[in-house]
Amino acid sequence: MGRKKIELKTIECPKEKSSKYSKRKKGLLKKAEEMVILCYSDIIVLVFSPTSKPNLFYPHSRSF
Amino acid sequence: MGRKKIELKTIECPKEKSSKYSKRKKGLLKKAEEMVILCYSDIIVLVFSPTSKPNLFYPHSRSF
DNA sequence: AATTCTATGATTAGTAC
DNA sequence: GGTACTAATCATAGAAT
Repeated sequence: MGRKKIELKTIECPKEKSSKYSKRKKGLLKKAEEMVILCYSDIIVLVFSPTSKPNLFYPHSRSF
Repeated sequence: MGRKKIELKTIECPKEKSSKYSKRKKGLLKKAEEMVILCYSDIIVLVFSPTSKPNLFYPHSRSF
């Protein structure tokens, strides 16, 4: 999706893996937020970092 | 992202909303799967349909 | 209500800072 | 660690089925 097509396999290089993780987490959460707004869907996304502490994204379009 | 740029607000037309929900759910889960593989990240995505029953996506790259 | 097609808008790989 | 650039790949809006 960028300069090159990448193979769908675990990135071994830690630096590269962190960088991709960070960018893709941002992208994933943006998509989730868009769905919440556009489709009035409730979504919960839990993303556990491969290297550090977990990140929680917990939006809701209506109260529980 | 398609033929036209769309405004980020709740889609009122039920037909249109279902169509977008279905497509975007698929896209969101694909992104999550890619992250699981590429970044060795554990991800849980819960998507609650605005109109029907909930959908669960629960992949994991290592055992809990 | 889910799927296909495809033009076009969105994401991101590689790089640099 | 994080952001910024941008070429190239990817996702999807609208329409049709």
